[in-house]
Amino acid sequence: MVSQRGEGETTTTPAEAADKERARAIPEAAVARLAVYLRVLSGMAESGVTAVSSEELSQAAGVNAAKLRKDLSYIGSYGTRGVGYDVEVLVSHIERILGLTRNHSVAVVGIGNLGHALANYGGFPGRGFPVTALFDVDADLVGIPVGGIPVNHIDEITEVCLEREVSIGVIATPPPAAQSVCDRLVSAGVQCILNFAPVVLQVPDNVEVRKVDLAVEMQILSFHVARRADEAASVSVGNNGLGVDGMVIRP
Amino acid sequence: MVSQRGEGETTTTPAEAADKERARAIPEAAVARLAVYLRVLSGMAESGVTAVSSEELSQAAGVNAAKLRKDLSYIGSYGTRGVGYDVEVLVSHIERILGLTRNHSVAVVGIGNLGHALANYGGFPGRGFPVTALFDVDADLVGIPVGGIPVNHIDEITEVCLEREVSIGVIATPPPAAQSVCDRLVSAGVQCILNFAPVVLQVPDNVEVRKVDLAVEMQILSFHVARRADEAASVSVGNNGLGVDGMVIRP
DNA sequence: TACCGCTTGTGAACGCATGCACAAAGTCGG
DNA sequence: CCGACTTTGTGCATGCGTTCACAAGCGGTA
Ligand SMILES: NC(=O)c1ccc[n+]([C@@H]2O[C@H](COP(=O)([O-])OP(=O)(O)OC[C@H]3O[C@@H](n4cnc5c(N)ncnc54)[C@H](O)[C@@H]3O)[C@@H](O)[C@H]2O)c1
Ligand SMILES: NC(=O)c1ccc[n+]([C@@H]2O[C@H](COP(=O)([O-])OP(=O)(O)OC[C@H]3O[C@@H](n4cnc5c(N)ncnc54)[C@H](O)[C@@H]3O)[C@@H](O)[C@H]2O)c1
Repeated sequence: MVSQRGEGETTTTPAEAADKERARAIPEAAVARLAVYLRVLSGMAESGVTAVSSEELSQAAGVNAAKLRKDLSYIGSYGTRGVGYDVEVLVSHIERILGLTRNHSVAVVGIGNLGHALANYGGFPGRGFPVTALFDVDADLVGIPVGGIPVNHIDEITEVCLEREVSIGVIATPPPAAQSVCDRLVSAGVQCILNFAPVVLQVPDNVEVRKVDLAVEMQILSFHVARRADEAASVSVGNNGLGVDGMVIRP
Repeated sequence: MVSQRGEGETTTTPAEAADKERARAIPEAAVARLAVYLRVLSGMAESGVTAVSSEELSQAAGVNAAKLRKDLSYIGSYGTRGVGYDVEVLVSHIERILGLTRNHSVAVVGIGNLGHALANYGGFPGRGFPVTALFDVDADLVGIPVGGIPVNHIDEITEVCLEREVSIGVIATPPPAAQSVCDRLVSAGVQCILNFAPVVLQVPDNVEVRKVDLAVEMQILSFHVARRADEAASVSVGNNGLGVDGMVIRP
């Protein structure tokens, strides 16, 4: 497959257009890894590293080298055969694909245990995600600054979100309040939601939700210990451990 | 592929053995969803609901009904055709598969913003994950109870973890300390790690790591807004959206 | 008992993601 | 300028996960 450039059918520059077209086709799983590569690459850049091979980068990112190259190929061919990748170049292209060329203003709703931690966290602004608004229903919290930002009352959510052009809403309220908060964020024009409440949110098609469910994470870990314990038990009983589909190996 | 029953090669009861064998074959993605079904079912049980159909449950869990049934089929056939599932029965079987029949003691390392939130969170003990140990390197924190548990110094990690039979270690330290903390947890016999630090951890094969990376989550959201914006732009410019590999059209 | 309508459980097809293996494309030393 | 060596980019095969569609099975009803 030859990448055809210079067809000049669009009004944007050819390079940009190519990137935008590609973005459509990137697998979700690859996007998540690109974000990891970006972090690793940023670290390398700060340490003065200017070039990196797929082998090195894949090691640092904890993935297979072939997968890394495939992932990078989704965003274009920016490596030099026989040499590797230029760190700066890769950083800027990944940032462009991930939409990090502009800042994404974040609002946190529910300034309890978790909300406080998020508001105080310095890692978001540094990565292009400034926290610009905090909301809570508790009158005692309203007005008090957390991490430098004063807490607004939840009823002001629409005006404040519009005014500060919030693009990502973080839900850190108790579960019963989550859906209602979500609805209010959506009607305030927020199209991206990060949800910490253990609740399945209903949203319109044009809104993207990602959930972080710590209890689920722990249960997955629990499953793996249980499985391991079972395997150990089976082996000690004399099970030979051949797969369920029992293919015989070795011709 | 026929599931073979009654071979009677193990010493455990047939039902248990069947479950254990199945656990091996459950796709990772399905395990995560089973945890969600469990939460929804627990909620239903508390509300007095005793029976549920795959359609209802799938709606509540935010998934496709066919997928839900497939997921449940991985753990066995506990439904009644023409009727649905008994809530209690499903709950107990999912709990068994996920290894929730016993408690999993949790240790949190790094009692800063996030560590405090985790230690104070009431949702874990209630779901079979009691937090039994807290660690930090900061001498000012050591001895102070957080969420009812006194903070231990990180140097005591091995003894305390062994003594309290910690099975899950949560890393909430700054990134530079994460790998060293991880190593210490591993040498203390902890086989499951939940990592909040934006770092790729190196661990032996017998240790399971899951990471929660909020910056990555936000970047994925950012990608989606960017993609949507691009699509809108393409349409408004009149681009017909043919892919990069697109055949050239021309009458 | 025989039939009917409903819901489960699952075989089979499909589509996406992963990993392999190698040609293409570059660098570097002579 | 050439040939040896290195590393990328990707076609292809394989495996996993999702979705569809329907036979099997159960409860209710006449
Ligand atoms: N703290 C953790 O470590 C942790 C871990 C996993 C999940 N979670 C989840 O995160 C969420 C928050 O946890 P938390 O420990 O911070 O709880 P919390 O009770 O400490 O804080 C909740 C905050 O939300 C506010 N609130 C309640 N209703 C609201 C509404 N309608 N609008 C705006 N604000 C509202 C409350 O006033 C309170 O300040 C919960 O859903 C919890 O299940 C928390
Ligand atoms: N706070 C958040 O909302 C948030 C969000 C995303 C990611 N994170 C990540 O979670 C981690 C913790 O964040 P935080 O905001 O709680 O940081 P923090 O600085 O508030 O707390 C870190 C704690 O770890 C302790 N610590 C440092 N070195 C240690 C060591 N070797 N052993 C034991 N304890 C040690 C410190 O004393 C401090 O109490 C960081 O890696 C951060 O990137 C936090």
